[in-house]
Amino acid sequence: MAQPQIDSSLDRRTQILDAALVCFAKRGFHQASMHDISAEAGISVGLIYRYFENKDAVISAMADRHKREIHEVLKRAQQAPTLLESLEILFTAHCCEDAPQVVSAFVVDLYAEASRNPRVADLVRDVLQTAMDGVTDLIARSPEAESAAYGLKPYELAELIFAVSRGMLMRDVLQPQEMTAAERRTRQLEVTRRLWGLLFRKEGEPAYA
Amino acid sequence: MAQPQIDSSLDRRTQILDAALVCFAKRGFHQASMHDISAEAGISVGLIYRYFENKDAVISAMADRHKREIHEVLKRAQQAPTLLESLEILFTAHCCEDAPQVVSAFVVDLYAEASRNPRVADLVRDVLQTAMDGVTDLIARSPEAESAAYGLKPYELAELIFAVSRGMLMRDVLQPQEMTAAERRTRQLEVTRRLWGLLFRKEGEPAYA
DNA sequence: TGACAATGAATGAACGTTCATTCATTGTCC
DNA sequence: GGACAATGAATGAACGTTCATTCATTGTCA
Repeated sequence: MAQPQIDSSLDRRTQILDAALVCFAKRGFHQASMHDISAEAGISVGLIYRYFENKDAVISAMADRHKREIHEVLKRAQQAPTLLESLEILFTAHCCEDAPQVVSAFVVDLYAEASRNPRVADLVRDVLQTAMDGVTDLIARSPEAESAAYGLKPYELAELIFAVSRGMLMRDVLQPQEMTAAERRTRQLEVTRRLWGLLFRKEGEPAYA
Repeated sequence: MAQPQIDSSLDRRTQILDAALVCFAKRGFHQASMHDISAEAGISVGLIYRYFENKDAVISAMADRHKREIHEVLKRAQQAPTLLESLEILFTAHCCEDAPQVVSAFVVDLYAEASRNPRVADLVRDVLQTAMDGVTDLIARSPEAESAAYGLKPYELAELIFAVSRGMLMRDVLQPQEMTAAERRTRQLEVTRRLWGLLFRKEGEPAYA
């Protein structure tokens, strides 16, 4: 029945985490049951316990994976040719996935979990700090940001940028399910450009979009 | 022991909702049990069911109360003499409570719940729309906003403002528990003024704070 | 006023259900 | 056959919810 051999231990973990992401987004960390996850993954309940100590370990692993994904988004953003493009990457990272809205719901849930689980809080704080440092650096090095709006420091600009990013993510979970990833992307890009214009466009430069 | 007569039916509901707020913030909507809530309220489990049909009804009532509270915050914001003060009220509403951080955690949880419960989503969307309309109006009428940054429309400004507001709320749940309400307030005010300066300060005007 | 009846707020043990977790068993490959 | 992957029924704790019961308060009639 199962594909033997082909699934390495690492693939199994990935398979389980993929299923968990869907279930967590659909029902939340604590409402999603291990049976839900096993069904979504197409395996038995018991097998999950071969790869994860318990449910908390699944949640932690998901958080870890989220951390790695954010690091990759940051890396991509750092390689973009302009600051605007960097911001666009940061703001739309969560709508490019095959499953729109799933990622947003997961992240909001992650923050909710962080508010009462110190371990998760530490991890999320760490991710946020790394990302903010990266963007602060990006701004500091960027020629566009030389005339940074009203003398705000790069770090203060980064703080505003991430606040808007989180805020948009929260808004995204209110959108109806039917909205496609492309529509969400468009919405995000609009706000990104508006923000960029506000923060970095030089006086007299023409409006974007 | 109990104050007879004094507790009207309405007070009991309030008492239960107050306890629920604490429990929900501490453990989340679905991890907090009815027994937790009854213990926090200092009453028996069964009594909760005299005032609420079931647990979902408690959650809905909490969401309704949140709606009413937001409306009051909006009303206060509309009566402030300047736009900056309006924004300060909107951005710090959740740190004036006796229990700092509780409100932030609750709201993040509410959004998480909204991502999978259409009823809650409708309510939150409705609250958000009302508040945004109110602030859009506030901006449109405000003399400070005449020279609105880079020709952004009042509604677009409101969108940015609320994105930052939600983003800061999310950040708030990552703060360590020990942080006082006053400290949180200070943090919020800093960002509020930075945002206001960015959006509404006229060219050449001196920096605030 | 005092005796008694009626009320309904409040209790918490008990019920059925769901869930995370375990483990005896089965299947698969070398 | 031996080693390991995989199964899913079984377990027990925890949960939301119910309801028989208690008892302070209020109303009624002499």
